Amino acid sequence: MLQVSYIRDNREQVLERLAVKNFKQLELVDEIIELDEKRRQTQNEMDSVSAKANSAAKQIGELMRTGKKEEAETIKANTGAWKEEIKTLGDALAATEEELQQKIVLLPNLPHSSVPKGTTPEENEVVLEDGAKPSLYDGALPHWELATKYNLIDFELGVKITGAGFPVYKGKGAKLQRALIAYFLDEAEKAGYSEVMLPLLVNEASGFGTGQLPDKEGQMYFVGQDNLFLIPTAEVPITNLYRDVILKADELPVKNCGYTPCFRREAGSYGAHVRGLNRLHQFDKVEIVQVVHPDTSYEVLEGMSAHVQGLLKNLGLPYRVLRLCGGDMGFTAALTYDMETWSAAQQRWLEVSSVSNFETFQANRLKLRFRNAEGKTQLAHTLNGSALALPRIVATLLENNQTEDGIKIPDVLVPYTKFEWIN
RNA sequence: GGAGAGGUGUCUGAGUGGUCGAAAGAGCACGCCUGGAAAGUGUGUAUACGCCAAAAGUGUAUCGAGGGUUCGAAUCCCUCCCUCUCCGCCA
Repeated sequence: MLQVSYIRDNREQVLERLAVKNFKQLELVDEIIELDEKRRQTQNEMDSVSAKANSAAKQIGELMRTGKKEEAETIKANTGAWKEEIKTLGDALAATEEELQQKIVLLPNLPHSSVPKGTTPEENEVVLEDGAKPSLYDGALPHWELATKYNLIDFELGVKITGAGFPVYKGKGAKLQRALIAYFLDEAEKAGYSEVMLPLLVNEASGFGTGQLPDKEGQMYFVGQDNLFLIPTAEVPITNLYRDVILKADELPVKNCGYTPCFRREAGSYGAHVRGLNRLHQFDKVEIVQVVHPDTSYEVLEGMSAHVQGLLKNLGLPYRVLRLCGGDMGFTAALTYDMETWSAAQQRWLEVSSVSNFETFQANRLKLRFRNAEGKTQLAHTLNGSALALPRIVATLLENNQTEDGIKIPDVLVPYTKFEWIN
């Protein structure tokens, strides 16, 4: 959520930045400024009437105590009108604030100055590409066929007990999941992130805090009986750990990592692009989150990107890094890097991580502040990234590492899997 | 799920209608004291929004949340949420 005071003081810039994000309802900006004007005026009026009423009440108390009952009664006579006025102004203020809130939550975050213009994924900027794309032997298979061939994943069983998009991992397939999770967590810990294990259901306030609500509730599974949402990513519970918190300056940066399953409803496309592990309703992911001083957030973003790239390198996967264009970026992000791995059997790039700086956009919703050098409270910057999401890593590993003798497990994972080959 | 108790500032905790944004203590910050520290001592120590160019200042709101009674609510009433104790159920 953008800050009203910022919009008020930087109208032109806000309009220009929103356009980069391909945001259409630009008229909202002026409506918000106008509503804010109205809000301040109303509050001003209400405050001054309340001040009158408060001092009258104080006077009455004084008079009652000194036994001047009649004088007290005289003053009392005036208070009725004020009371009514306060009520009217209060209702108006609440209505204006409500209206303002409803509009301001519709504005996406402003993109960073380095974000390229553009509306489609094709316009994302390739920042770098690393690792050689493997050439596979004749008869190499896509991962969903490898999964069946080696009895690693049973998609049909998942359909039977739940539905499409809920795979059942078996045998070495299940162990590979566990190994990746443990490896990713260990690497995060080495990089200074402290691990948390979290609730998988969150309340409405948490959904609002990180920007899933309002508006995007369709992407989350909802437990109506208890008014709870299944988390679409660990970002939600981890970041909300710091909702309504004022951190001391020396508590920054906050670095947390966590493994959770993630649940996404994602009504979406069909065909080969969603086959196998390419798109799921439930998947596993290790997430890294930081809360930092605003001066350092872009430096930190590069560090998080480097961390993710390090994982991909260690796993021996060819990857590339994209700087997302305005139109392809999420609602809450100011700058996002996507990491994609090259899936050799599918002959296409698969997104395996997304690392973003949200600047104060989430912090403003969360009321996540820190005490700055002047001792005043200031909104912190939040960042997060997948490090990493499992399914497409598994897909790429299976496909890229297949040989006629089986699938080779990357060296760094062997201590975790305790096996070197799937065959 | 049933019965009871309770939710006050960073913490402990006082406060049952006005003098309460809130006693006291602890903690923390700064100063004095000290060779240095401890002890002692002094001062300060919530957040948000508004007014003000800004600092200073000042107005308003906030004692779990929302509503009500009243000239006036931390204090009384209603609803909800949460915590604790006992019982029940349960991995």
